[in-house]
Amino acid sequence: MDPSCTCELCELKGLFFENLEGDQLDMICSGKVEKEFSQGESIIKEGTLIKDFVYLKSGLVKSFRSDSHGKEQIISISKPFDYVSLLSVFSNDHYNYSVSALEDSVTCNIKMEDIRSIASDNGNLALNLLKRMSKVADKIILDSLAIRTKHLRGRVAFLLIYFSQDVYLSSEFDLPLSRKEMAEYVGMTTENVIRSLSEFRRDGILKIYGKTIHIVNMDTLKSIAEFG
Amino acid sequence: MDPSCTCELCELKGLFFENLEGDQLDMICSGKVEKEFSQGESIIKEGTLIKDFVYLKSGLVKSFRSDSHGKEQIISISKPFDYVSLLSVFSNDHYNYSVSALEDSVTCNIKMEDIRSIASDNGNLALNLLKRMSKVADKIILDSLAIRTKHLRGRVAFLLIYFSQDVYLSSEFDLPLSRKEMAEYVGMTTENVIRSLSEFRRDGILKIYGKTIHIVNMDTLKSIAEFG
DNA sequence: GAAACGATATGATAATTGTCATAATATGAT
DNA sequence: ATCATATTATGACAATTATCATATCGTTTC
Repeated sequence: MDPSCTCELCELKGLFFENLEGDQLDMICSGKVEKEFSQGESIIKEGTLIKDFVYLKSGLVKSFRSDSHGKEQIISISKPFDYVSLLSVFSNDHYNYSVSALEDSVTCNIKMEDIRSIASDNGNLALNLLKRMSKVADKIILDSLAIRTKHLRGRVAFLLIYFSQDVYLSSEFDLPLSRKEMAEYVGMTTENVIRSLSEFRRDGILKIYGKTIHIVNMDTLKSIAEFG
Repeated sequence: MDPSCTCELCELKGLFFENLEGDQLDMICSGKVEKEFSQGESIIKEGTLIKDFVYLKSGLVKSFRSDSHGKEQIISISKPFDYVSLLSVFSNDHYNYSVSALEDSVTCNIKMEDIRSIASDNGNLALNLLKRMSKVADKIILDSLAIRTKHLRGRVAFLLIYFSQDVYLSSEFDLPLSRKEMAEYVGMTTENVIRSLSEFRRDGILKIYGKTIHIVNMDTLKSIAEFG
């Protein structure tokens, strides 16, 4: 918990609250709670009552769900600017999804009733929320369709490229997911994810040191992700 | 186009506009355009400029997208109360998806600028939109996860049960999708969808007369959808 | 340090799905 | 009505993926 956290200085203020003034901003700021989570900790539990509107200030999280056979399915992986509670907060009483921290993370939590009460007075805030949710939903749906068209190797390549280009901005990075979690995200078995990684290593596309991945041949990896 | 269509009498008014009064309601009503589409007609084209907020008054539509190899993927099938343009309308200039009519359909189109201008004055309308979009996004995401866990036969069973229980409320109905479209929705090949249907017929679960499906053994079909 | 456990890794084999060929039926256009 | 075309249908075979067995490595626990 950062005691110096003030909404006025928050770099994420513009995400939702840029057009809030005086009383409304005060209401959000005095009511907000910042929470820290270590890697692996649970942030939101599926089935739980929705009390807060949550967004991510820093870190990396996964949203997931248990299927009817008890297996977990990862729905999305999100960085600060693209995580907004989850979509169900405006239509449901209980979370449809769980969220947990893939890296040490900080969230800012605001009571749903405060958000609702302010949004009903301030249409611009509400439009801003609509815009954000719309973006998040679009990303989840488009990514899931993109993954669906690919074979195993393409799915794994897609994931590696995402981490390299969208999250860590480097060709070398530590995977924030276990092989099992990668499998839960791309919808395949753990064994086959491992096999794909091994193949990429044998083909000289990657170097792998445990969780550390070094993408040696990005062009080939990209063409595999496109379908090769 | 129904000349007698008036917002005051519209049964879908409560969907978004229940808390609109005088001027704002007039603005929507005088600006709205009702459009009719015959079965198979295109309602929205991917890549097109978003001008209108569109909702479905009657009929049945599919939302879909072309993947990188030109194949179409069906994202969702929607009835009047669960279709709300598509999610991207508040975050994008251009449609990410196409929409076309599976049955004769009627839409009500309202200019995006009118929606935005009213929502910025009227937070309750905006909250209503948030609620609707949240529901639509949730449904798409949860359905897609549900389908992902199933094998071919389970996916086809899932679709048939959807039509029977959510759309036509009968154990006998005319499929609004071709076998090819069913395949585009469940993410499998046309041949395999056909094979599943034939198997269900051979096993006495269905009777099939072209597009007409009669579900004879709903219990077995449900257990296949669950994973049998 | 040893034991126990989970994660990573690989191979053999089975199950599932896709591809290609082919044919019958239905649909629409002239 | 007839032809052209798309849809539905089925089979044989190939490709892809899952399952199961087993082994190694690393971490945690005692």
